[in-house]
Amino acid sequence: MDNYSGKTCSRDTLMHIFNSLYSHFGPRHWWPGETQLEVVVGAILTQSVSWRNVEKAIGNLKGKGLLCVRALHDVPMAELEQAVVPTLYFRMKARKLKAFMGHLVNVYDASLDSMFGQPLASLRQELLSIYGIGPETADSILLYAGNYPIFVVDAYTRRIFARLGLLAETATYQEMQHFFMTRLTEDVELFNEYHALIDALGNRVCLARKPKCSECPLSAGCPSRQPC
DNA sequence: GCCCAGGGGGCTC
DNA sequence: GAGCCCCATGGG
Repeated sequence: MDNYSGKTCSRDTLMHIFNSLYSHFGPRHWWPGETQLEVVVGAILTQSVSWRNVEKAIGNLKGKGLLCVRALHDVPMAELEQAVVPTLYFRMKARKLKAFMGHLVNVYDASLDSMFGQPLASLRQELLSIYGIGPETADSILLYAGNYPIFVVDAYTRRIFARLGLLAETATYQEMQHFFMTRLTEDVELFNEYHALIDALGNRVCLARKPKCSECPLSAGCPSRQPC
């Protein structure tokens, strides 16, 4: 059973929310990365940090010619740490990038195409076994770099849908993901855009110092009538 | 100057 | 398995 706050929620309700967000924000063209590897690197670096800082770090990596699997695998740790300083916990982030690249080199001969040739369920388990890859990072990699049909949820998803009375504040990652995936049609484009739109809304109303409910495209349907 | 943050690991109980 | 602390910077 879903961990939501008792209010029924149909596919139509979720699609109505999606359409409202899409009308307001337009297509988000996610993920903001030029290559599959850039998406993977971004997914790891964006943990607990805003995208602006990730862009600085990816710029540093590009500037040093490090944005390829072999280079990231071979570069000295200290140099990698220096490049990702803007992304918070830079020593941890460098370790995580090294762990992922080590796995890619050892298991897939550095080929992301080979990795993304694996079935979704087993690849997800495999990714979760790599140091530094938790559920959200694994699913971001699978959806946005691998084009697998898996719905990515995050803290914004919980905050926004709890505010709407559709999810419990205490919903776990798995419960939130189940909530969406059992209601929505399995569709990579829809999953891609939906998460990106939740992010856009989250950035607008969850991070604002003094959020105004009237600026939220969902305000008319917000039962709490309070800022998200 | 203070507070908090889009996540994950590791430890304790 | 839940709860807590750690990582360590930058922006509001």
